[in-house]
Amino acid sequence: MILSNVILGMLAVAPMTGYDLKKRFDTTVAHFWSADKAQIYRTLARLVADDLAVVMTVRQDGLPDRQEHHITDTGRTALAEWLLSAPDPYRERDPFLARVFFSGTLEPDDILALLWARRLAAQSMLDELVSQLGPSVTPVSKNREEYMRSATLRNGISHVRAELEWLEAVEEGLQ
Amino acid sequence: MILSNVILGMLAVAPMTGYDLKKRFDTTVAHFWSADKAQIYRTLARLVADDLAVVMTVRQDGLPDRQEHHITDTGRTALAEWLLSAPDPYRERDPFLARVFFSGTLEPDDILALLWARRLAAQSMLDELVSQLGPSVTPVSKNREEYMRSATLRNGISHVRAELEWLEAVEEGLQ
DNA sequence: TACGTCTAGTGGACAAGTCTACTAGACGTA
DNA sequence: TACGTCTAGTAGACTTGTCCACTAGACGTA
Repeated sequence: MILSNVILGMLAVAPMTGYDLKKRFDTTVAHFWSADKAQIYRTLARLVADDLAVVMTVRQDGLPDRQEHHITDTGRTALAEWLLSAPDPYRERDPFLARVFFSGTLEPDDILALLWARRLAAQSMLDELVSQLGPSVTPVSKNREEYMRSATLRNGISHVRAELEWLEAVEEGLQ
Repeated sequence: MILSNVILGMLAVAPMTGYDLKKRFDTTVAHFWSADKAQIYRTLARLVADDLAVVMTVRQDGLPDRQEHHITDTGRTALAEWLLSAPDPYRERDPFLARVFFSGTLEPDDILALLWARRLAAQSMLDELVSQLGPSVTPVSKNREEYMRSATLRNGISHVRAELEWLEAVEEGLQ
């Protein structure tokens, strides 16, 4: 499962609660993965059952206890194995393309509206990715970990730009 | 559900059996959607239960009976509603980016191997998409339906090209 | 003749992902 | 004072998607 590996990857950086993880999924890794709360907690339970993580309950005053999940040595091994394992198949599922595929029977105006809505979504996604990347001039390979993390953002940006260019070409062809 | 709408879209072109649909999912629409056999048959059953399709059993000699599924008027209405409904959120789940995000702790050679494997996959995907599109010089808007269908292929091609360019840039940055 | 493939479909288990509702104290604001 | 939000987590139903096994006749090939 990919989710459990992503969680292991986060725990490898710092011990976290399910709550902490959920926040990461909604922010720093949102551009390539998402996860429901219930799913996160279930997966954490399985990591513990498989000895890939251990829980430490931390008392806090004024706040609920934290169930801190720490990665184990077995966990780190599993993470490294995943990173080096055979690549996942190059497959995509794109609900938008599904609509486009069958949109040929619609009125031309409706097709344009479909494309226009997509353009808006893509543009706002682009803005968000760019702002997440920050103004940093492609941080040099001084810090390799940060370089790879920001590479995933640049990947998203490249794809959104490709989408916008494609939209323009399709619209033009429709005229 | 998107799958049921994709199936409706196919049935709108011609009546089909689950078997026929499975072949389409493995070929013409494979670049944006896929579906398991069991899933297709289950979904067909639900379309019939919801009066979006009806079954006609066609005897054949020498071959098993065909359970031909025909779209109903209600089905056509549902399909059109879906095509015009609010756009799906722009979200992506990318297992490869998940690896890249956590790959910063690997040895440089292992990172390059990860990127290289991706490049191979992307390149062969590109070849496949290009050959599927055929040599046709972007068919004019004489046939709008065909234009929209081929647009989805061109979308895939744009994205794969963006991926290849990104890979080059990341590799270069790693040197 | 035996095996493999194509046609067409059924059945069941299971994994992954989504959604909604609930507890409960601390804190902030209208 | 009442409501909303943040913190942290639990519980359960449900939908989607994947995998594997099985039936069964027709046809082709080694």
